[in-house]
Amino acid sequence: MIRVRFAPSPTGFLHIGGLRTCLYNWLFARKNKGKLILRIEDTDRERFLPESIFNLLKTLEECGLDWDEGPVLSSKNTIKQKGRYGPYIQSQRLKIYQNFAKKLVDLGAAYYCFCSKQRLEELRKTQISLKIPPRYDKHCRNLSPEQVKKNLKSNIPYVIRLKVPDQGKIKFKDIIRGEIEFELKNIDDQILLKSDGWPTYHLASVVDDHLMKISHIIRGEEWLSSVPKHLLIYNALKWKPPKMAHLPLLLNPDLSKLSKRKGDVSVESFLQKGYLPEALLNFIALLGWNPGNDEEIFSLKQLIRLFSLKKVGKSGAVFNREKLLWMNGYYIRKMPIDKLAKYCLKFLIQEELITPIHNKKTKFKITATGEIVQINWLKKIIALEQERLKELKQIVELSEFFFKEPKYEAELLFWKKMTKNQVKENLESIKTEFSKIPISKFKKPFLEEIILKLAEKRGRGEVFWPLRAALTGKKASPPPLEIAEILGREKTIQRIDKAIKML
RNA sequence: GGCGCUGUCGUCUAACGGUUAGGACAAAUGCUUUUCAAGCAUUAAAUAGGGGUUCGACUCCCCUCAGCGCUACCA
Repeated sequence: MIRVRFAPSPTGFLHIGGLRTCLYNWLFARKNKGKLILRIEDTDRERFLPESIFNLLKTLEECGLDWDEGPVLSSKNTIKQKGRYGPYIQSQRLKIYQNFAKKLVDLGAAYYCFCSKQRLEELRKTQISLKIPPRYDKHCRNLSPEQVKKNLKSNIPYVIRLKVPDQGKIKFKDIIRGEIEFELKNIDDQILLKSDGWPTYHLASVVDDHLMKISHIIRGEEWLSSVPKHLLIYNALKWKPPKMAHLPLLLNPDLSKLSKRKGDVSVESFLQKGYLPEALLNFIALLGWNPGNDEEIFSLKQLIRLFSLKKVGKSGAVFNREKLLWMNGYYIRKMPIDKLAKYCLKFLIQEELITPIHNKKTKFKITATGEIVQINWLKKIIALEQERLKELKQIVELSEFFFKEPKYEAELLFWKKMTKNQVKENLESIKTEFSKIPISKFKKPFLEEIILKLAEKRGRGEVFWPLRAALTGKKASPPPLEIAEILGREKTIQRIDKAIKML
């Protein structure tokens, strides 16, 4: 049975790198009909942020990544847990880690250490100044049992450290990187249990991975160098270690490990700006993995079918925001209008361009004017902007002029080297012609007929540009006739009129 | 400093030891066009360096260099 886990620590928002790790675990589990376990690693009390657990669960759900065991959000916004190997929150498992730490001492694989933090710090400093590797000097390693007992009795704070053999090598096979070998003499006597009684990552994750019957550990490459320590623990306890796959790191443009210090990397904020979960997931799936051909647009279903750890690369991948932006735009362009509208309406409401009406799902109020409009009218606007959207949130700035009178300088109405009179005349003739059209025929084909006729004499740009500018107040926008049709005769003429008066 | 990992266009990447080293994003140019977007076409752009092995190396081996990760009572 394949069992994998995603084990974030709740210290803030879910990180884009965390999402990728989760995605690869999820894909591997789904592909192989295995289970994905979600485990919360909250053993660092100083960095712990309770809120972030809710956030994490919500964000993963929004992305469509589900898990088979672990904490879940219940309807009342409380956290429940599902699965037979729980609890899945490490702070609820303290006793377990403490017992195994003691067991490791009994087994002779670990030992009590009573060194003070100050001593450790001074030791480090001198080691660094002498240019020798900063490591624990094993001061407490050979304390007599009597001495240990005495110290414990007099309540001297202690930690439990791993007793790493002085000699020998430790070898293991990583699924992605192949054989890797470490000299034991280069490995520190890692602290397993801190003086506050809480375990470090190394102890807690080994214990949990075993108890939760994890078959494959798929995690970031930053863990590669602690594998020997973990293996030592597995061996001491006579446990079979899971298979391991260390994923290439996600990088900032300067090639350092992807971090929030160099730009926003929280999944939540991408979602808020209007990145589609499917685009985000598609994009990060390709950071370090590819199916071996030129295709790069994949649904989650296709990813499950194609995914393989063997196709995961070894080198770090820069998180390229431009390409993500492109891909998001691509997904937006391909999206059915109803689905797109649902997303965009949310932003229009949020930015108070429109206001929902109680008990009505298909009617909205334009906030600025109080006008009641149908959802179908809004859909026309959204459809018009669809191919221009890269982030969904941009619907607000792109479509604002439909909901409010545009503000702009008269200068904007001039196409190339037109004179004031030309602009004025052109707008006036458009106005007169448009006024003759009955409301029922105020549609693009009819408008086009008129405009094209005018353009024959006056020039295309000379007619289209001032009209477009008058309707939108923008340098760049969709074409004016589509806009006029949506705006309707009254508003169109009113805006043209206003432009004429500015001249 | 020590240990480990990695090295193909600016970025993400493809290439049974045999290809004019391919694709995508970004860039540039053109077409289309009132503007923007989209679309289409085109261009520029890479095997870190040096040694081997081989008829033949991006691919295998060695050295060098570079980048990154770890080196916490963080994860």
